[in-house]
Amino acid sequence: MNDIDDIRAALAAGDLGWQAAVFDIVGRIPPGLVLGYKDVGVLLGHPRRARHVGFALAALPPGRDVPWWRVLRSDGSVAMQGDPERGPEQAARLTAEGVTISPAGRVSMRRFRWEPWR
DNA sequence: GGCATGACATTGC
DNA sequence: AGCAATGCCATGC
Repeated sequence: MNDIDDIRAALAAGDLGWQAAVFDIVGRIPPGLVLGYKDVGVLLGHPRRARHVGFALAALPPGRDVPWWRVLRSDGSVAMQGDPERGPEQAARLTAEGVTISPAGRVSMRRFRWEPWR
């Protein structure tokens, strides 16, 4: 049993809302590592709800202490690349933590993906 | 209930 | 590598 199992259990029991559960998981990603939207869903016991993970993060209030920039697409690309605000910000925050981003704007999941399940 | 929407994923070209 | 077509599933109208 670990923190993640507790969160998943709380979510399943209804003690924790979907959004709160997502924030909780994301908040546990170590600096310098990343996770895919799908991965967050898997950790919560809902492998088909990658889109809803994005939904939850989109509703994240600015100023909240949640490292949303450590969540990328499954192939390592930055989701908000088209956004003039958050796109560059996400890339900057990641590189500041030591995560290298290819010229194509993608992160090597092979090297930086957080794997708490192993 | 039907239909559109969305910080996604996978597959096929 | 890039793009389009599909599949997913909670939400809101």
